[in-house]
Amino acid sequence: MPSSRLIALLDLDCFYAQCESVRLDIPSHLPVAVFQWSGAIAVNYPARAAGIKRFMKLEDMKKVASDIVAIHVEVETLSSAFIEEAGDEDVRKSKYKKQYSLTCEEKALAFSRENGHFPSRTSAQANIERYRYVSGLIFSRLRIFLDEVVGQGGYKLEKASIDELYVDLTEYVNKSRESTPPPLTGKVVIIGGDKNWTDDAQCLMAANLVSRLREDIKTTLGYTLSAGLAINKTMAKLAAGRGKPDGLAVLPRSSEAMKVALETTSVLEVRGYGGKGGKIVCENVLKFRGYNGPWEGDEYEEECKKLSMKMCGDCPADVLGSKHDWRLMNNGEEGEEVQHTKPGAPTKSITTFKSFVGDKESCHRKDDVKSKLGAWIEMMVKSLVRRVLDDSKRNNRWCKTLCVYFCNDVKAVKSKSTKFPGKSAQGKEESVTKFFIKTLEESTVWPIIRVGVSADNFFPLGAGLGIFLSKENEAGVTKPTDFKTTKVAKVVEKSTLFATVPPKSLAGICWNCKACTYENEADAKVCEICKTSRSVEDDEEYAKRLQKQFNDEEAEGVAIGVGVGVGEKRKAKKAKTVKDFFGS
DNA sequence: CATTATGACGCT
DNA sequence: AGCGTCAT
Repeated sequence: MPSSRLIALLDLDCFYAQCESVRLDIPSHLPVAVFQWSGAIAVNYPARAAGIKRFMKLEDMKKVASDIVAIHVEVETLSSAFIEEAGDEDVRKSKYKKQYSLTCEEKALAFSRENGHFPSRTSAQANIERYRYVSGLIFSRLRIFLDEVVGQGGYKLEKASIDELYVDLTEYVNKSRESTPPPLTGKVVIIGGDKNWTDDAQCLMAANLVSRLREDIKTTLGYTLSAGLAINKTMAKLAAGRGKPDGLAVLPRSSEAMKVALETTSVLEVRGYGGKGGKIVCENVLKFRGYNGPWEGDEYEEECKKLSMKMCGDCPADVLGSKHDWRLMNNGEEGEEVQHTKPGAPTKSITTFKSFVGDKESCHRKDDVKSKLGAWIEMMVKSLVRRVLDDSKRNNRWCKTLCVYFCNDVKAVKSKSTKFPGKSAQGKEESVTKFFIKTLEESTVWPIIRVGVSADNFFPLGAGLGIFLSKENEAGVTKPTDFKTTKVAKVVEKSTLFATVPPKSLAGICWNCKACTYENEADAKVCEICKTSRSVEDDEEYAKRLQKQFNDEEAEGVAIGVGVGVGEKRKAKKAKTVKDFFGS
């Protein structure tokens, strides 16, 4: 049997709609749509069956499903926004906990109050915190289940979005000695219809685990999810699509099954090929196959859709386009190494946006910025700072960069960034607001119909082994007491931040100074920062720590990030064609 | 057809 | 640093 990886992609079914169904106890047969202003952003399966789609308006839905349940996402209104104390995460946690544990009467009341009643977008901002909360619950539960059943370190979990994650089960199936796994429960789809797929005991074991996991989430928290199981992330994601809703789709590790999958999947369905990149690939492959046009219109679109992964893979690499286009193609086929994450994995950026429709709200000139957007800006800044503070409490980190976005066209977003105020800085909100307003006032693009602000570039706040920072840095981290101020002062001129946890690229090739924690070059005899001589103890302690860090990482996953795109690792490895990669 | 709010990441 | 692409 192949020694390839086994990756599962788990995807919560129509997540926001499910959240609302659970919160308000909506009967499962009813069509449900979650709205953001006039358009739906999530629809459940009964609604989809009636032909209801994303962005559809309520009136149009009623034409095909008169019993449609229409729930609007939570909003913060300009008048009542943010009564809670900034940074008091517990308050908000219990707020959402309450939202999801209403009594029957309260649910009925909330349902009748909310169903079909939409807030006004001219005085409110959409807020999806309610769903982030459930996402956190589910991710935590998944972690508990996997720790129990697979064991800590026996799997790798990667958060891909608020409602999606990858689980690498390769190690689990390789180690485990379970002889006859219990039968699979729930809906199972075998791609390619391979009757003998169960001969692959490891694959069967993984499939069994995933089906138990789905069961667990269903019984403990009441949410259904779809899953795909395959040899890499790309194929797992594709498989999951076939399992929807509430099912598991397995792509067996046989060349026959893979052939079927490649033949029956349009290249445009592959993650990463839905846009311009996919179009370029299609164009080139069509040319290669002797297609002579037309190169636009319905007929052309149809031709593109008909291009399977196999057809693309059968092309010589140079046919697929420029180096850039081929890289996209290659990455899509290859999938990606799984990165470690932890439950509630920290995002790499925290963003808040607000769009304005209609001339009344538009901001046409510099003078409009304060008068028309002032209140919005204040609200968004409050929201952002609050989320950054909550994040800081949870993840013990702070952000370096503040970025303001604005545009007069949803497709071309302008941005301007600056330094984010330090954690202990006074008047954070005021300084962010000031930059926000100044940036908009300097805009060369009018009218401004959409504005946003984000925080990113996070760094750890003295986690684990501690860090030290320059005086100039306003991050407000309490200085560790175990090194001398004078030595830190020396560092200050040189750099702004040193972490005592070395980057992976340095692991094993540097030594850690006990006196000031600086990571020195491997061959340095004296600490570059504090000039302390290197000792035998330094070496030993460092070796131990590296080992510990390695173990912890395996067990817990320490990397911050979700990595759904092109990673460094993958640039090194280039499969020439789809065939080369899959070996079929 | 585009539509919202929110992410990740690539290119220069 | 700023903008473009892709996803949902």
